[in-house]
Amino acid sequence: MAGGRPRAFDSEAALDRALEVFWRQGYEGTGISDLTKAMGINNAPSLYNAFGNKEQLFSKVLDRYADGPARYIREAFDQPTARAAVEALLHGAADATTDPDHPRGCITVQGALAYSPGATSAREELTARRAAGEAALRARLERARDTGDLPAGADPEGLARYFTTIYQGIAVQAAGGATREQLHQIVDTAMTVWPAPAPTPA
Amino acid sequence: MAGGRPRAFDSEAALDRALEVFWRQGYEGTGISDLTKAMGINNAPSLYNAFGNKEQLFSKVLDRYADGPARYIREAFDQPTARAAVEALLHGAADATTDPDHPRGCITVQGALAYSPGATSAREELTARRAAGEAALRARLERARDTGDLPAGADPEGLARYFTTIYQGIAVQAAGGATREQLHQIVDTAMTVWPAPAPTPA
DNA sequence: GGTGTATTTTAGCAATAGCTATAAATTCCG
DNA sequence: CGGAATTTATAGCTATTGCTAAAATACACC
Repeated sequence: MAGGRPRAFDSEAALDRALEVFWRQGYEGTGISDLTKAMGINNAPSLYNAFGNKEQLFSKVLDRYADGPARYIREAFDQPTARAAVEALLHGAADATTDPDHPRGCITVQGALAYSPGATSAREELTARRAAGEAALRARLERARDTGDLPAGADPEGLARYFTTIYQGIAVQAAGGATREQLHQIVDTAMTVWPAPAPTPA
Repeated sequence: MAGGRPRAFDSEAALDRALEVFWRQGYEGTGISDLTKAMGINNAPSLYNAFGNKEQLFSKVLDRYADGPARYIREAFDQPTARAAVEALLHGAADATTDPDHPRGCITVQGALAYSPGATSAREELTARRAAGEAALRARLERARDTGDLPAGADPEGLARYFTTIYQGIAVQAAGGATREQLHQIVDTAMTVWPAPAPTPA
């Protein structure tokens, strides 16, 4: 078992570049040549050798997204209260979707909402990831209800769906040019639906 | 000035078919051959002769969308009160984005959120149309505030942005498979932010 | 029937899509 | 140095992309 010729590019940096391109142009709007150019890879075969085909690269890029620019999402769930978690999630989204260091919006939302039959797998993967995010939020809210952090009459599933809708709407707003301040204001408005604590029995 | 060979297809029906394809596959995911096939046109030149190029056809399709499946949007603004208008808009969106007779979601949201440089004009047109919708809602809410239908302290611009965000989030949810009932429930939750009327001075 | 006009048809353009076979290059191990 | 392993480079594959020139076709009007 031996060495072989070394990589001429940094895999992780290349994934970051690929993320930028997919983020900005979507799955179907991105060509292999766009990718190799951005990733600092001179030839298509090197890309296929390192990352598989376009679908597989897209999937790796989504993992990289979740661990990088979207890490705030998982971290938000660690907040001590459910309300703090949702606020961290949505205010984090307001910041992340308008971060000047990245394309606007959220790749999970805008990567492949509507696409040709040839991009079905990409769309399905994004749909699944959005659903997983909503399920994680629901689980967090269910836990909050079970511990009394949310009133017993609250509806974790409905709330999770509502706040996920806000999140996704924010991504669309960001893609359309909304400012960071405007998005934070939307979040403030959205949070006013938070269920009031049950009145303490006298 | 005379006749010439008659059209072999119905222009309006063809536009409806093109709308379906663009709606489901997005601008960039739709090929000319997809369009001619769906529109009942045998040859590409007939399409170009009747509708111009792909960009121009897309624009005509968006007009057709606004006058057809999305007509409820303009009609919602005619409701007597601002609250009824917003409810008509959002509950209408819940119905329209899950209508089994059409693709899921809203073509204005999912048609071209992220796209390659070659699709810039399509993306810009969709962004402009979304902004126009938000502006129309803001105008409706400003009118409501001026007539006392909304309390004087209300923020029409912020509310318009919030409800537009809900609308767009609903479109994403619908594209992801949410049911009609779930979307209506989201709307009910979203409406609870509606500003309370100013207390009548005693 | 002939003429003018608008549409359809046929055929094909240059460019790009995603992807790959083959061979040259560069490393580690012995 | 001589393999073995791995990546890079060259070249090119088939298919499709958006689009169009030129010719054939079908109508209205005279």
